[in-house]
Amino acid sequence: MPSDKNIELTISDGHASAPPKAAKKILDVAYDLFYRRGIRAIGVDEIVKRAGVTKPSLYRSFPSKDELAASYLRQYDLEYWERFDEAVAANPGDPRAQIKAFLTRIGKRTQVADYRGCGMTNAAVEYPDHSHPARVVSEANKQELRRRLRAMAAAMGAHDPDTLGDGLLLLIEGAYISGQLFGLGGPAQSVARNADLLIEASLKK
Amino acid sequence: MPSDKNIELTISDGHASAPPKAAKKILDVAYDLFYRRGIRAIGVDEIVKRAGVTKPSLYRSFPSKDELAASYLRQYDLEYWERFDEAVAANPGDPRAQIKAFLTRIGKRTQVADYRGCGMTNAAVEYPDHSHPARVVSEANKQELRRRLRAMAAAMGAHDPDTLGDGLLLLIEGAYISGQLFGLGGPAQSVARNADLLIEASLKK
DNA sequence: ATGTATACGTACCGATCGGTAACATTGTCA
DNA sequence: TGACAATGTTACCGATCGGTACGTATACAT
Repeated sequence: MPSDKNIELTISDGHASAPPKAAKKILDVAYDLFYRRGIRAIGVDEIVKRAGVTKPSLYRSFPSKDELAASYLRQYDLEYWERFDEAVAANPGDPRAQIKAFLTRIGKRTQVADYRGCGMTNAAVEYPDHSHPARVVSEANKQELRRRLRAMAAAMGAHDPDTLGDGLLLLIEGAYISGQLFGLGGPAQSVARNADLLIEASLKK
Repeated sequence: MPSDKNIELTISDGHASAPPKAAKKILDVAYDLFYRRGIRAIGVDEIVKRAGVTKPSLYRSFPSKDELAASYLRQYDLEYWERFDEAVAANPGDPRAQIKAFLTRIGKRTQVADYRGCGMTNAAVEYPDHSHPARVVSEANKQELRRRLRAMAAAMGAHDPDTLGDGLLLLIEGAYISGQLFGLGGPAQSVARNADLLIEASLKK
């Protein structure tokens, strides 16, 4: 079983000088480059160069570039739900406020120069093939997002929770994309306002 | 001046047998491959092979692959506004119905297997660099879309036309993306319904 | 028939792509 | 000290990338 080729990000144990694993440096650099400039646009040579390691090191920790891309997205997934759960935890028992907090945060993130949208969404655009390792991770992330949004719409007491949940997802994806298409002052800055209008119109009267 | 390297799609003049220009065949094939599988994913070799021409023929009609990609998007732009104007012309003087018709059409198009979203949006994701020839075309298309949607929101008598116009753009972009992320039965099928809810909630009372 | 211009094909370029073989060096722990 | 695992080094692979030098074929006008 080749399970020792998986990546475990062991946290520094504080004990003496634990040599920072090559795998972590590689994944960190790949994360940054893949997200900012796209997966197809980045070659493995640039990754190892910027990480200060060599190519064999990369292929000892990751079976292929495609799997490295999938690992990047798995890391992205973790941080994504961290941010999501922060917005949820900040507004306990109030799904409408939770959504508003999450979307306000997205709206703000889109209003910076060179905003690059959602790494999951971008990866799916880069790899139309549903069997690509990176796309598998991306699709699972989006399915989970849809599930949560529909559940929250139901908890809000929406007249048609699935439609509202899907509507919120459309607004979110639209914000990711238009955030990187238009620069500052683009449509994405209004995502929270529009979502709230849509929610208001979707609640049981 | 190298203006003779531009592309003019001369329509068959009906006069005798006008040899179907190589440039047209190349652009047709490139259009299909770039849209379905992505620009970065397709090499010029595959384009010329499928078009039944040779590489020098491509580079006689197009100065570079990047410019061929831009030409593909210019063609896409033409057809995009044709579809848009059809929805407008079908509902004269009724911007709300025009939007609804356009979004219903988008919603339907998303509900086919292997739907690939909007070629403009996808190109912008593939090329984050704002100076890339393909991205320039893409951004201009989106700016025009935003302009039209805001104008239509104003014509509907929206309380805040810019916000509603931008909200509609977010829903549209969300439909393009989620249409290719989720297969059949995805959130994009509800884009027209959600747009109508948003419009209803945004009109002056 | 011959000149001229345009369209096309063969063959090739250097660079980069993702990926690997074989071996040397290092640090850790027993 | 010895053993082991991780990383480094150098050099390489075949394939594909975007792009081009250069010769050839065809059409038309004179």
